[in-house]
Amino acid sequence: MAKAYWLVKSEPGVYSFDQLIRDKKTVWDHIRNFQARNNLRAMKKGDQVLYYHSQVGKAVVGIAEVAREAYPEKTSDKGDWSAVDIAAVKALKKPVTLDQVKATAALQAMQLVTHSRLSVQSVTPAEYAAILKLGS
DNA sequence: GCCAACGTTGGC
DNA sequence: GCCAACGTTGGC
Repeated sequence: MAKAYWLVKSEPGVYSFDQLIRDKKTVWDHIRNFQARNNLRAMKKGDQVLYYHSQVGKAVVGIAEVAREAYPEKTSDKGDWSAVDIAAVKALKKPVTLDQVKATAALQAMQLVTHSRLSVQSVTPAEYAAILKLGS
């Protein structure tokens, strides 16, 4: 099956891509939004994940991949939530800013633009390729 | 720091 | 099952 593409958001003050590089991989948990959770559960091992810095930077800064598919989040005291593990792949040579995304015709339909608050988004192969091109 | 957008919750 | 109120997120 072909790889799927995703985008996750994090505030760099909380957990930056640099930190992920240092850690090699991390647990992606504390997702408290149904749509985001459903996306998490759709992830397959090896899927590529764009890493976006929200609030500070507002740019796609690196690439990660799914290291472990969704499993129940043990740390949640209530509710039915999931976590995945993601591993750092590499940083983009140049961060792709939100402004650039908005200025690129091929990326107008990205959920980053249309659903800016969603913290785990799906990305089409064409969008993924366009981001990589802008970031290289 | 403010405010708009949006998802979730809870009362009816 | 609808809808108003509330909380959270994220861009500016």
